[in-house]
Amino acid sequence: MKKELAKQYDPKNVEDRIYKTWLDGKYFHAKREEGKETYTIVIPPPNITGQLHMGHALDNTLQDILIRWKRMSGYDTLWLPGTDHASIATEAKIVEAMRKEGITKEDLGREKFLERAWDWKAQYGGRIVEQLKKMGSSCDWDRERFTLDEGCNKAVNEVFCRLYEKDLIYRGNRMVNWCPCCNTSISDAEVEYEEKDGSFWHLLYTVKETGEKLELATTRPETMLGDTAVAINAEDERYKHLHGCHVILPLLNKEIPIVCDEHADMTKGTGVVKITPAHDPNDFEVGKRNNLPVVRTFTYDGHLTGAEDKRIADELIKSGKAAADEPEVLDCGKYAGMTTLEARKAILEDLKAGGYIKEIEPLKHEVGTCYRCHSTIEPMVSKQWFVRMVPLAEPAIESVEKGEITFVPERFTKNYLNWMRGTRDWCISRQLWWGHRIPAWYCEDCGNMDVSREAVEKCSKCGSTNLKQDEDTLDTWFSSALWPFSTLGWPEDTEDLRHYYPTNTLVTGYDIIGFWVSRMIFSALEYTGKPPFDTVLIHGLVRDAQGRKMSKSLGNGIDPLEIIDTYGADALRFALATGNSPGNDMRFSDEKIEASRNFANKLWNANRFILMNLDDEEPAPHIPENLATEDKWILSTFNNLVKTVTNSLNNFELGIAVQNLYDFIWDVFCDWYIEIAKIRLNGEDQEAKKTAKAVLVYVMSNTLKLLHPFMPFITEEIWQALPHEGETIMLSPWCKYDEALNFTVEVEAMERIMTAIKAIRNRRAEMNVPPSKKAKLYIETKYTEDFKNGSAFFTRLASASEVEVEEKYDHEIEGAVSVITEAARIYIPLNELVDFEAEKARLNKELEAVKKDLEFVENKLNNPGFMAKAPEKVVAAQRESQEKYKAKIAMLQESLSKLQ
RNA sequence: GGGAGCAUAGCUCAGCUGGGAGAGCAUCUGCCUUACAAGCAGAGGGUCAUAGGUUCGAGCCCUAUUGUUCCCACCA
Repeated sequence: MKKELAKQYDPKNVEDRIYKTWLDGKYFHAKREEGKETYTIVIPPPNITGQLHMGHALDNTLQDILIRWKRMSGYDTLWLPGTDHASIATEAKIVEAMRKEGITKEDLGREKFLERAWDWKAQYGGRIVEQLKKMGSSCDWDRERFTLDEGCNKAVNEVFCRLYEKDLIYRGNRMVNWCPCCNTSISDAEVEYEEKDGSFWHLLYTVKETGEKLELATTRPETMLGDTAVAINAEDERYKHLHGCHVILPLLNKEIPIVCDEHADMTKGTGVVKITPAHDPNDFEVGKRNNLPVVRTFTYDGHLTGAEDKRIADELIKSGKAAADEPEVLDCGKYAGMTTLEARKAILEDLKAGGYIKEIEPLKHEVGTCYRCHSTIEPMVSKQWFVRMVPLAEPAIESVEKGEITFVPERFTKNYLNWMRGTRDWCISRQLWWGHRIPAWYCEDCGNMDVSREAVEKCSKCGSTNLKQDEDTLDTWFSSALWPFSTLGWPEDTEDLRHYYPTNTLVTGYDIIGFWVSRMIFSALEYTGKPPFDTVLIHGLVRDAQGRKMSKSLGNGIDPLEIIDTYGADALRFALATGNSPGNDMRFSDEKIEASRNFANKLWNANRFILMNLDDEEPAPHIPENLATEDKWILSTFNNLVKTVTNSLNNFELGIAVQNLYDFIWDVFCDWYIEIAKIRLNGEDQEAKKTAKAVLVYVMSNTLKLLHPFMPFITEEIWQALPHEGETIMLSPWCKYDEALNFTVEVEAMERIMTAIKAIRNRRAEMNVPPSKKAKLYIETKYTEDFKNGSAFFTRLASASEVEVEEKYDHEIEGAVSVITEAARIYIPLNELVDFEAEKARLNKELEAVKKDLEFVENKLNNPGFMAKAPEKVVAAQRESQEKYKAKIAMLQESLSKLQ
């Protein structure tokens, strides 16, 4: 048992070794134990493209704290890990890598591309998992899943087909957000708005019938080739004479109608709006209302359409295979092939040359950008798959309103409800290859579409075998939405699903409530009939020391792995848990991680001290007989700690729990109890020595348990070194609050002594008395027994050479200063160091302060309102303070009178 | 345009359902007291953004204002 331990804790010697013993012991594995209550967390699956960043570190620290605590509390716990295939992000990375080799997706073809993608996953997908292990995450790795694995694919197909059969999924030409860089549609949720500088171009279109010039403004002149109308408001007096007229579209010299539509707002600009149904979401609606043709002028990769694009589209329409709502395509002639930006320049030049521009007005406006690549989004009509949201959102709203799912903190409920209520149909198809392919097959002969869980061999309508599966894949979030149950085996009725579903706590950041949380909720309700979890614990962002978002472009990201390397995973976890309150952002700084590292070190050294004093054959932790006052005090204090920590965890106040542990371990256990215990440890009384050792071990060992969820490695290492029962702290039972350990009398006695010690120290420091100068203490108190018992404490902790305790001194103590607390007057004869004038002044000052305190409580006690309405407990506390102040005042006055 | 958060010590932040404001870091003073100098003991430092209100009592609840951050929204 007696080992030589380093003075400083070195996590590198500990963490990997301990993690391995946990894995070998299969402690993380959920065993479906009958009769035990379950507690389940599914991990927010990190992207396989990702490297562990501070967001993951925080998210997983919180989850691991919860799961370890519940596991120790006797639950059958499952923390289910896995990764996300992240279709856009991963595909972009692979395409990028291929570009360096000079090949494109098309060169390879779909099959070969997917082979590459899976290779890529095999190579990099495990990276983040290894990093999670470095954090100490106690996930059940035997149950690790991947959003694109076979089981998830089965769940995805099942869901897709069910929704299709219920007409909750449909395919159609709708306005979608097109990212010309990623070359795919994205959902509304994936569009981020950024403020950019732009201009209002005021254009002049000529009215055919009257020859007058109509002024209208636009921020996107490059769309004008696709204009199929201009709109005015029917009520607008300025333009009543133009109803039924036409304008000549500049550059194309094409005649387009003037239509009346509510979209045209009389109060804005000139009240005239150009209508481009193919490239603006509002205009698309206007077009539908007014039966306007939809003319597409952009290709899907962000260029202006040309003759070839038009030919393909025309052929499709002619062949009858295109749907009725298929848009026309324009041959943009000289602009064909230009990017939208180039086209804007060219078109503006030509408009200017033709005198069609009245003025240019600078403007700041919000422009939609792609959340992945931040290219400007082109709104575009395109044929896509959509989920009808309104019928699905309804139960999801209701479930949260009924309280089946709680958000912590509560304010995010509103956030969720707003998102859910405002959501429009979800565009789920992506023009990507890496992902779940849409389970729809088209007959090349008759154009019929079959949607099916299994591959379709034969057209259900004409029997043809000439079928082609939909080229598109599904939005990554479509499979993430099923994560809480697809990972447990759904749609199969598996043991795991029955046992661990619904899950309990979902831990995630507020930034993906819309993307993910809300979609899991409506999905779970629709397919499993149950909410996916009961609580959503929301955390904030981890920012840098200056409060900035960590980002690649700023280069201010802090790498958690580097932190683990220099400070240890426990310190990282502790730093992330400390001061963290649900839903709020936090800053991460060197100071914080150093403080955490220092705390780990403190704990390490406390243990080093205990081990130093233990014999080889030490019994397991227990509460011994013959407890001393200080033992009862520390046991009581510890007992209260159990209560506060457990309560805090129950309320998801992890930051408070960790603060309480820090204070107890450092300020209470180390700075007071260990110091006091040294008296008996260094003494001759063997029985007392044994008792002290036992209490040290008991309190330390149990405190380690409370700390274990936060700092799993160091607590395991120390716990193992101490006498213990069981093979791992991970599975040792969580401490319970025990009424029998409340020793109020001893706690009060200790507090009186500690207050006195602090007062003496304070006094000596004020007078610049070095600790090496010892002095005899004369203590005058009515608690003579307590102070006599505690006299060794004063020798050890208050530089006393010896201690004398009397109820009352009737003789004067020569050359002494007096230190007065509510319970005692302590004379310290410091002789030559004492300045009696200063002493008088100090006592007077103190007297005034206490008198003020007394006045304060007496004001309350004399206030009829307070006496009538304040709770009894509060009144009693005030009375108690009153007595204490009175006693202190009496003693101060007495000391002063002696100095006269 | 709608919604939400934040404003507390020099800095970074806690403060649970309202009962005289706390921590870490920084600063100052004194200590190598044999677990720990990544430490020990002590000190200074706050009109809890501003103005009203509710209450016996407000950092906490209500209203308004200011500053700041974020989310949502199709303003041509």
